[in-house]
Amino acid sequence: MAEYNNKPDNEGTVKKANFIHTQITEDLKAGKNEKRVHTRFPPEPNGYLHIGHAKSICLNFGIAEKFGGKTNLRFDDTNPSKEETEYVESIKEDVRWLGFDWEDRLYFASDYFEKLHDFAIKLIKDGKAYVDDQDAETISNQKGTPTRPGFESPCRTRSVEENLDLFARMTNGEFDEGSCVLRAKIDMASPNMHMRDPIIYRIMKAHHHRTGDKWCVYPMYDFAHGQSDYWEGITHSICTLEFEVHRPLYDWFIDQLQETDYRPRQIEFARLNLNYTVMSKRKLLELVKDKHVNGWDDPRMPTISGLRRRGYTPESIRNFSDRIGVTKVDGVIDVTLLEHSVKEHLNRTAQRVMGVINPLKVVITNYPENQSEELDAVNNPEDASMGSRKVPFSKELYIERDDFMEDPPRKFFRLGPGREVRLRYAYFVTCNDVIKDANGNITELHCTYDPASKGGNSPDGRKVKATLHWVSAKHAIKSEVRMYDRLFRDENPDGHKDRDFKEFLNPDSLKLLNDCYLEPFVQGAKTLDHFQFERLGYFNVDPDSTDEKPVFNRTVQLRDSWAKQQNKKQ
RNA sequence: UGACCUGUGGUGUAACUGGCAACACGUCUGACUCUGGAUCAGAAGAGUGCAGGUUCGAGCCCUGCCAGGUCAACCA
Repeated sequence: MAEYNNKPDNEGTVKKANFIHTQITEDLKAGKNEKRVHTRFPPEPNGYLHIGHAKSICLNFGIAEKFGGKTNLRFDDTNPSKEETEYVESIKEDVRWLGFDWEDRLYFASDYFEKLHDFAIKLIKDGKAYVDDQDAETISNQKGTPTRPGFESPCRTRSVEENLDLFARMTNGEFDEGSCVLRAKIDMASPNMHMRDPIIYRIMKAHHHRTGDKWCVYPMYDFAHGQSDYWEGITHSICTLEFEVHRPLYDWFIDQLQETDYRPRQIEFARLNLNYTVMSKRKLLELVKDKHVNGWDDPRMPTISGLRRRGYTPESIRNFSDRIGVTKVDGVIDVTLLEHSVKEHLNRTAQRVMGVINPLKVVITNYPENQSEELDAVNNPEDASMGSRKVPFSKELYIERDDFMEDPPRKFFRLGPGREVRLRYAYFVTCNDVIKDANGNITELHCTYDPASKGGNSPDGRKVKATLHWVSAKHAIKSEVRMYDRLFRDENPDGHKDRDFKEFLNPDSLKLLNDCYLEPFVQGAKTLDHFQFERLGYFNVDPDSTDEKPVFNRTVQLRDSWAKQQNKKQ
């Protein structure tokens, strides 16, 4: 089991105790629930999981890990009109990929439809539930408003027998959708809207992804969730802040159920907000449906599948979750913190490779025509155990266009006419000629190399100010590279009144580069393999890759002090 | 005009039953370097929403304000 409590874990980070941990510790101290800790992650299968869910997953499974308890995966599938099997599968995959295991405890709220139905009948018999056949608008009006109490429905006094009969007929499908509902009889004058005789069953003649056409009535969230917790023996039911006002109702149902000392407890925390993106499933679905992105796993999406495809690692997402903490304050996390988390992980683990994304041809004029040689290159300077590899060198090379300036400013350390730089792991080269086409565009550079500097150092101790990455033209693997930027230009795209969040989509969030050259080492890399393209950033293999055309996604760029200086000037 | 919740450096979190506000990211210096990466060293930056009160002493306790959020789906 991992050690928490402010001790560094094996990834070198510190996992802090949060307020939920504190409360659980107190419950344990008080001897509640026979000192068991059992949590659950309860997604509704109506969309793909996103980074906000990852926070919840890490929290719930993390608690089980910390307290020696268990975590169930439970699908909250009480609304057949929105839920699909596709989502169930993607969610399972994402939770597993994040590194968590629900073992044999995979449940569905729909597992409890029978029990829930029985429980509803019990409430009717106890005089605590009734069928209301007024229309939705009438019921809604009777509910009052947050500042004004509601008043009682005329159906509230129906006899137990009549309620039983009506509910049975609802269940049998004798009534149309919307014609009546089952309500709990609580308190229409409660200051808490959720206690004003909440609807607990509605008629829906929809096909359910698991129970098929068996049911014509489906329980509402409030009537299913706490009960599911109870039947599964959950001790701590952790959910987001908006359910805070539901807690009295959660407790009310548990009161009706409770037979022993065992009792689940709902605790709320603030959901994750990230800037420059949207997090609601509805909006993410809209982006997918309207093709603003290429599916739920588009690398620009904040979905777990999107982040995975983008090149994020489970470790980095778990670390991110630990770093942001858990509180009841709802704030906004800077995406750069997420980015920092991957960079930190990938820096330690990613294979280094050279790749030129915006090629500029370089001819080494004093290098023999048909010669080539292999030079040693370190695979990861952070991890000697990753060893080294050979990189081919020859007369014609590509370097990055940005690494050359015809009229360089003083602070620009890279290549310019007459300047000498180092080609990483290779030689010192000096630029002698700049070749241009008829329009004045630079088409290639003529350089000479210093044979004595083989490997990257000159025996005379000469220093150069820059080291460039490069690729041998005839050995290079041509590939496509997809450069991603934030999906939205605005920090808080859905925070504008009267303006649709889609107005803030970043038109430059995806740039396809088709003329990229990578060193042969990447040949045969598998989907999702990570690399650092030296000096550029971290990249991974996209599933769209083929043998003929490898495709790489840029996960994040490396810190770029030069670019930063330039930005400051503007 | 209700109920519930929240309010600590730019951002996110911390501060055991009250004891001179800590950490991370970011920012800025400098060192080192065959990645202008990474790393290392250092600096700036809040006096804890506001006003009172209790106390030798309050971010932590009390009172009153202010600000923000949530709640009126037969969604979850």
